[in-house]
Amino acid sequence: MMALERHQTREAFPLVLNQFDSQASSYNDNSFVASQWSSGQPVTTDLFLEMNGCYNAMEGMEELLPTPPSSWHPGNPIYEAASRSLAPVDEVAYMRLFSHQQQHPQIKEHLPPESLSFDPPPRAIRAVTPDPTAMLASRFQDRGIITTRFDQYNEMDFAIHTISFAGRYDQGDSFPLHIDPIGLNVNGQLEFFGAMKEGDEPGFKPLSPAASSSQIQPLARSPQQDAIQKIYDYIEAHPNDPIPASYISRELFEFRNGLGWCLMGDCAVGRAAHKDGPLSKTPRFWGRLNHLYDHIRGVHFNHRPFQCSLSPTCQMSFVRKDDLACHKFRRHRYQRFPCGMCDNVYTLQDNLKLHIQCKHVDTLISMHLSGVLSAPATRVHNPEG
DNA sequence: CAGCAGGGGGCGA
DNA sequence: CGCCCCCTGCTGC
Repeated sequence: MMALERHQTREAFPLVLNQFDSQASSYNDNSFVASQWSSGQPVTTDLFLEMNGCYNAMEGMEELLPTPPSSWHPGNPIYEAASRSLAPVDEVAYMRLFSHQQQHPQIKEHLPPESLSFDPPPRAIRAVTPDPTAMLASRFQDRGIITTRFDQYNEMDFAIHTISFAGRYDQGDSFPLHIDPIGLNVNGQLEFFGAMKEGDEPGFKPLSPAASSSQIQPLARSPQQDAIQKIYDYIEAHPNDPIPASYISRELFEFRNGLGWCLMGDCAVGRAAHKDGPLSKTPRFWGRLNHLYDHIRGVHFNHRPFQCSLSPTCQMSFVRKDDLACHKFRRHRYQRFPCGMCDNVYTLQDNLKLHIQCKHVDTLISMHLSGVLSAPATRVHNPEG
């Protein structure tokens, strides 16, 4: 194999795409290989996975194809997407990967299950705590007659990503009914993909910003990815502001007939499990949109813009304003005493009483005489007023 | 006890 | 609809 830079291969040699077969040794029905050919021999070969309309490039397959196939042609959208992916990228990183692939050629086989019990294949990825395969197993272990198995592909020491698939097998079947990519291991950090929403065909929607990293660049970004990226951009630009509801777009949740549910991450997995059959995880519903927004802000983005400033040693921050208020009261015994007759607010009740005696004594007397006097309002929480 | 998160009333644009 | 505020229950330490 010639060591060419990517832009050289792209310019010099034609791109050929062939769909990977669906035999037991293949990856899956939605995978295909993009190769660039010179004199009948491929010079670069990339594996692509089509996932719910997104094409993820899994770089560096060393396996050479016997003959240039012709099932994909220029003009085909997948061809175009793959062709764009072969545009020049980080040449240094690519050459490192290229040389690594030459020294350590790898191709993974699809291993059909030997039994219906969950039995993950041996894995050789870098140490991850907790083990992502075990975490995936715990999410899908109760599927009734459908057995879930996690097959690991494209494990590369150099790089960067390992994708976990949940294949579903019927009783006695050796081959999966279908395969959902549901997890992604990026640099040892496990990310999950939401599986599907109601009405979707089996597939997945990438949910993590990791999926849009430069190392795993989906060739066609999903609307959900765009929405998530937009929120991350907002958080970066406004770290001290809560995520506006207008940023939490319909790609991230559904709200129908007075009930809403989250389409992100674990929630979407639970939703999909609920739809598919026996519950492995109960989906959560929300009756009010603002609580759903709070959930997405806190659980899926962990954005905590409300920081406690009452003590230099207190580093607590909160997703919600009222949680910060509660914290201030409970931890710091901090509260505010607003005057019911003007806008002044005091941190000590004595100061409030003093203020009322000095500034509002006339009002107090008239209220007392008219019989409408009541105690000044005091607020327990709500220190922000 | 403290943090977290959902329920619900209310207000204003 | 978006937001604020308060209430409440759960959970982990």
